[in-house]
Amino acid sequence: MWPGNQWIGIRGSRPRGVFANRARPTIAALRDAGVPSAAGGRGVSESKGTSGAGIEHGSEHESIKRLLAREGAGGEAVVRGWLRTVRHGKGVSFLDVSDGSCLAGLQVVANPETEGFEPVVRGLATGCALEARGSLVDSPGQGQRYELHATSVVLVGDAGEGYPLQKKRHSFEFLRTIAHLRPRTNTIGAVLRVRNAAAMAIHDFFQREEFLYLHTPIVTASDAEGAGEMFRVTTLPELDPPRDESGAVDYREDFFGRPTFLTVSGQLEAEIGALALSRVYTFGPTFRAENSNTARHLAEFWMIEPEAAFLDLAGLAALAERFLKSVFRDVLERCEEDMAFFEKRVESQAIVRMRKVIDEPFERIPYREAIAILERSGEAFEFPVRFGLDLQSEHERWLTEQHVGRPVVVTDWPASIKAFYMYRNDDEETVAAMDVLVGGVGEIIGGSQREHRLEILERTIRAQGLDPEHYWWYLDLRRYGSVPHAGFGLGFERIVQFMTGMANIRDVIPFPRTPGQAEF
RNA sequence: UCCCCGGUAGCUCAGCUGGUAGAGCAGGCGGCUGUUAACCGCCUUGUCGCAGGUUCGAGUCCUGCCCGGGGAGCCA
Repeated sequence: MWPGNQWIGIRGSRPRGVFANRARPTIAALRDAGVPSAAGGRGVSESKGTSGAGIEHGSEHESIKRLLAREGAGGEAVVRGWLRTVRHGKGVSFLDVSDGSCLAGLQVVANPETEGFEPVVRGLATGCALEARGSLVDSPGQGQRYELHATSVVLVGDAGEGYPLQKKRHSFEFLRTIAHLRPRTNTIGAVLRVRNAAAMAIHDFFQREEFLYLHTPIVTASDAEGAGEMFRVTTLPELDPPRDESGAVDYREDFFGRPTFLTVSGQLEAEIGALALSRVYTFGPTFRAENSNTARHLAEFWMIEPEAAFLDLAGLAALAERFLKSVFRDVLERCEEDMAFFEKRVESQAIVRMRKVIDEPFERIPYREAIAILERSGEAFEFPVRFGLDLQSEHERWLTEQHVGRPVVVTDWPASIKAFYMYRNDDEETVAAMDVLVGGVGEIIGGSQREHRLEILERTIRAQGLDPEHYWWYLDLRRYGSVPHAGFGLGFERIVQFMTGMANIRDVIPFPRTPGQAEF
């Protein structure tokens, strides 16, 4: 965050000296030494012919996913990837090669006829990068449709000693300490493919519904809704920053001439977009400097926030329902193999839960009614149920799992526990807010119709001890062509968690940031 | 931030009421096999998180700190 960006160095707590025991040769050094560069990839011209091993980078190449999707066996094939395991027999070696294009790897079969058999294949170890050429044939073995009978195997990048990933189950906790290698595991690889598919499904949905993708700012001067601690962005010197008359740090001297932060929400800006373009959505990084250490929180996460003009709470709930159904349906369809893996190995209910959201109509229950239902449920809840109190996770889950048995939208919450920008209902006591509850996790989406009436919004801002001056442009939107509008927000990682059944949110983002952790 | 649990070989862990460490996997060597978490035999590997303390003696007990996990709060 500081401008000088001095290199901090590697702390003592750094996990398992992955680089500690050997110098890292540069790409250039490797090239000089005649070693083909796996990472070179500047294009065909540079790598063509330079590889002593005969590898042509940048040439057309079929992923394992495509190879496995071939209509039938027969024909030449090239596999490029990383070795998961190797099994050596007397006159035969079996290499499980994976390239991340799909969960399955391809079994490469090598024998003494294979070029590179003695010098390369017999010395292969888990983790090395290789290229194998040969013919794709029907596999006589169990567990795979095709295999590659190799005519040649070339070592592209050796794995050296101490490669931490083994052909056995590792704890997610351990994998987090090697986040630079964990995408090579089945589970994290599957997570990242599902994550990718989900992101694309989200864009598809909104584009289909004529929402514009709006890029809201990362750096902001406004503390959107008082939503927790924010990260400060500054270029002032760490030591001896400029001071004002009162001795406080003088942010007039700072880069933006005022205190600035990383965004905690793009909602207020999304409203600007909605009141011009009718329907917009944001999908970007969001930051919270809360010291929360749980399986459901990150300091840096991705949030999705649609906002639409001429939309009321009922319309918003309908949008949220279409959204979840569409995204889940797409992911199940596009990630069949990965989802089957999660169901089998990670969370047996993963697909069932998604199906429930896709197939069942969502129930709508006003908060007031939800409280009444909970009160007469006879359940011994740990936390109290009373009008004016927020619903706890146990309440949410009982409502959706036990009482209704399908997703529930709880609407019209007490104003006292909701944010200033929510539309004040006629009863003066509640606001047009909603929470979408689903089985297994509870709240997955929160949103509201926004207060579009200037006087009421100003009054609420003051009542909550906020300064209307700070919201001048937000209030301007209510002065000039204000219309009813509504939007919701959801954490991207939370729905990836829901879909995959992964227990810890740190395992559904490639590079998790949590208090005390920003390695990688 | 609070509560609970944990930090022992590269990884996953065992080590009871204190007597200076062990298994499986990985790795090395050999064997065997169209194998697929392959199998069989032999072998190597530890500042027992860090710093103090109690004790003849501490992985084991005590204190502090660091780190991780689970739960809570906050939330997405």
